[in-house]
Amino acid sequence: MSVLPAAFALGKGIGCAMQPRSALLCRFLYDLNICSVSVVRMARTAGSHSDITGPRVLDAALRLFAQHGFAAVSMRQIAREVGVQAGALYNYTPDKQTLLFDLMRRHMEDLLEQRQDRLSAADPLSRLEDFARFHIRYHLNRPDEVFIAYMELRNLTEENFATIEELRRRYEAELEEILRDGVAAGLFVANDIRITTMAVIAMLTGVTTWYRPSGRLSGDEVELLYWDMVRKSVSA
Amino acid sequence: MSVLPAAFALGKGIGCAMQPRSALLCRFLYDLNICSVSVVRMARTAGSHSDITGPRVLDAALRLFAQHGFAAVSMRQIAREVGVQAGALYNYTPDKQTLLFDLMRRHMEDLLEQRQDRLSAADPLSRLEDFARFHIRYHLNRPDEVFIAYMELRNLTEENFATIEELRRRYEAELEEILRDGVAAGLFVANDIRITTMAVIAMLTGVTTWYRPSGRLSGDEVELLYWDMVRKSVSA
DNA sequence: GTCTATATGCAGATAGAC
DNA sequence: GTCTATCTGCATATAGAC
Repeated sequence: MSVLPAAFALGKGIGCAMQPRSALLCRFLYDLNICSVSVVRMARTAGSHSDITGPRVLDAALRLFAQHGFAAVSMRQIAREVGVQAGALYNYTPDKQTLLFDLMRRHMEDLLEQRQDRLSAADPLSRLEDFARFHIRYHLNRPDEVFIAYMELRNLTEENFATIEELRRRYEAELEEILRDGVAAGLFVANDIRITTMAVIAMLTGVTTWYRPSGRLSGDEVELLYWDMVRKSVSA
Repeated sequence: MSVLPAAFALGKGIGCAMQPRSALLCRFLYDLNICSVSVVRMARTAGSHSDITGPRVLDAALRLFAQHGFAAVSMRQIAREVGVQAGALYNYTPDKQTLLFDLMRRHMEDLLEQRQDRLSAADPLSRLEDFARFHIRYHLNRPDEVFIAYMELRNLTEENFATIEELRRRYEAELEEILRDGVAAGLFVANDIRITTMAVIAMLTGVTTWYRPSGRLSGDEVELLYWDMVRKSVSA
């Protein structure tokens, strides 16, 4: 994993102050795990579009991977979507694998960061409600990222997979702790906390398989319906 | 969809009495939607292995698709696994797409057939328990089929996708009806039966993401844990 | 930073000998 | 039915001009 703070890796921070003079250097930074493709910001030079092309590469990859699957999408397709030739993509990523990995890592780190901001010491029931509603809302708002994060795990290299899995484990750990506290307090009944954790996450994440913004129900209604079922499923 | 009865399409029936003399004829039958690759049984001729190679092709494709994904697996890989050259595969399937479609259709039709055998007029609670336990058990026993059925939908052609979706819809319809009956009888509370249906299915199917036969819990224990959560999630 | 051109390899599918 | 050989095309990634 990158040693950079999450805000940096997520492209929300100060940006990369370095000014790599070539794609080779960009790749070199990758190899050192120092710099993420999504945050490399080079000095503008005549005819340069890196500050707009960079994000567009990730956006295009996100959309295409979600729609057709990582293995079914070619670098040429991504390039066409961005409006450049295939070779130009390699100014922004050392290879296709890293493109996928960056998308997934960005997603997971954003997820964790947002939860971090909402951690509270309230009673387990309130914390469970917050977690459930957050999970639904977040997943409804980012269908492509979520889809990729669940479907493309097997296309990661072993090392990248381990990184993503660790991030996912951390996210699930919060729910597991809420349930544990709730059971200890006599508020919840869960015969096997680990399995209950997985079951609740699966139930909530399943919303992505059917929800469409244009559908019968609003996001708020869906959020409430799911929270109600989660609440009952762990009720005493 | 094939007009053949399910037992035939599933390779459980009498087999195909026809004796195609060439791969071309095999493909022709496909085009007419008359014969499924999984059930073509040709007369044994000197040096022929079709009666063993056929199933082996599907088995190999099943395993490889589940492990690496449809798009990432080549016909050459499948052939190597079976122990033949790539060209020989086309005696058993007209193309790679049909291989995927047959695997998914076989899975869904088997699922539906097994449910058909268990339909009962018992009270909704008993029917819900039977459905939930069946779903867990079936999915634990066929991890590869289930994985493919959920992950490879987007790699189906439009027409094949419609067929599989219709089969899935039929399966979900049984659960929806159970819930509807239970709510009408005052046994269950579900604020939106359609969403509850999707949520329960997602919760149950999620078992495939973590369960391993060598793990801490037996299949029976898992079955009971999940049934307990489903029961509570729709409780009054 | 982006282009064109290219190196290198594998993909799905077919033809025809045996 | 299976083989070998092959057609045709696209894949990832790189080199070097501008």
